[in-house]
Amino acid sequence: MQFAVKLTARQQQILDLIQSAIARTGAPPTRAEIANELGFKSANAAEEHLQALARKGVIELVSGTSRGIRLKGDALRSLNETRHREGGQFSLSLPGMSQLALPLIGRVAAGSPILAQEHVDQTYYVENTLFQRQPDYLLKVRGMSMRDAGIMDGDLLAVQATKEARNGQIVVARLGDEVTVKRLKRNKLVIELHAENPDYPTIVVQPGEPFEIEGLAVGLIRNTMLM
Amino acid sequence: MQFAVKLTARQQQILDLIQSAIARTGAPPTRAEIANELGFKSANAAEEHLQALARKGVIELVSGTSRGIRLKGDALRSLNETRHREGGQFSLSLPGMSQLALPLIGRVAAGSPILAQEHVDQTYYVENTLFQRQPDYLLKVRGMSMRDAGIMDGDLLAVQATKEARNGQIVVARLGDEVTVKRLKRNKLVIELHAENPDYPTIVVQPGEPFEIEGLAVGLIRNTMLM
DNA sequence: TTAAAAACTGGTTAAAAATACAGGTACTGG
DNA sequence: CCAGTACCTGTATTTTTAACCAGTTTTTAA
Repeated sequence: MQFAVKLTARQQQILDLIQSAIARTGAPPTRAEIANELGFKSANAAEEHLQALARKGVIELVSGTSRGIRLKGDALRSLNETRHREGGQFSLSLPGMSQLALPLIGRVAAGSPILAQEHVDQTYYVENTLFQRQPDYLLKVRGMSMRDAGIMDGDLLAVQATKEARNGQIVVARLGDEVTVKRLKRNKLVIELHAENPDYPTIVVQPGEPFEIEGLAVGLIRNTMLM
Repeated sequence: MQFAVKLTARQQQILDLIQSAIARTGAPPTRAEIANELGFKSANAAEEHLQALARKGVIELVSGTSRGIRLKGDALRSLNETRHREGGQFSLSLPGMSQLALPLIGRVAAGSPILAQEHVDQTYYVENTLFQRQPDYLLKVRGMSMRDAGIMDGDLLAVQATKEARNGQIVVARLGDEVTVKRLKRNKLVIELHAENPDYPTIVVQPGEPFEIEGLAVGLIRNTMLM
């Protein structure tokens, strides 16, 4: 029987981060990357955590090499389990794996969450580096309200499920029961959703009205070009 | 596997080395390490091999990151098989996907064939059922001449390399040295190439003029939507 | 047979990354 | 209460690394 090495909560967090970085990118993180992900202002904080983990025998530090972090024993084993487990249905994140499973969302029923199972028509596999930010699903666009932004009826909008969006970005928004794709403009408290087609009105959301950003448009796929 | 990407013996050797480095150390090698292991006196030799592998879509190079080499497609799969054989417990089974290797063509130099090696920036893998007809390459669109068809500057047009196109379809055409994307209209002997933007003129090809259909637009990918 | 591509040498430069040092705060076991 | 440890900022320095440029030789394919 081995020693159950006791890690502090923070150290466990660091270890998890290393494992997830390897699973995601195929290589261990740098000190700066760790610091960045956990919000440290100094890479030295990461360095000290790594040394603590090394002292406890969970990892090994290869001196003088970039990304020279090696998982040892249990930590390595649990990485492989993670790999196995995450190979499930939706986001398939394997070591350096460049494939992304994107469920195609057809019509969103009023009131129900976008990623509800019943909305999924099928799943496409694309490379995760295809888009600048990693999308979570494809949304089939209805109507021509974003025509002048080059988003046409039937296009598949690659959407990252996030509530964070900057001014001027194209978002998937929910207004009460309705889900819509528009360009976001924010002025202090007033939120405007602009169509990119003069035939469609701009929606002004007053404070207090039911409104939520469901996702950010990160890309687009058109598979209906033939006539 | 559908697409057997053809590697030179040396390139295969480099790829093997990358795989073995990952299996051994847990991280991809640096240029210097590759050069060292293979006896190159300059790291640049390794760099060039890596770029060749990236162009062929076997790996992906993450710019500005140390050890930023990611295996793609088959290369990754065979690494995992290795892991499986060596490590025991870890097995990887992906949903039976047929992947398509699509070279991304950036700028086409005047007079040279589209699929010339020097035009290939990188290779993306997508599912072959994503588009209705199977594309052969992605062409990066320049300019706004097809704006009203929803094809914007910077978009990646999925093109099937064929000379067969029906009236009204969007084609990649070559007029002498120039390669252009337009909508095809044929009237008896006169061929017209219509821009989808009133600011751009329609090109009328007289019989005898140098003209060729290089391919048919079967789909579109936009990966630059964020601001 | 000739031009292009592959496969290198050799060097440079800027950025990325490791790592050390000098602090500071908060908690924890004795 | 006090030392030790965990946890962090901030700065600095050196090494590692990516990435570019200018060449040369060999191989390959029109």
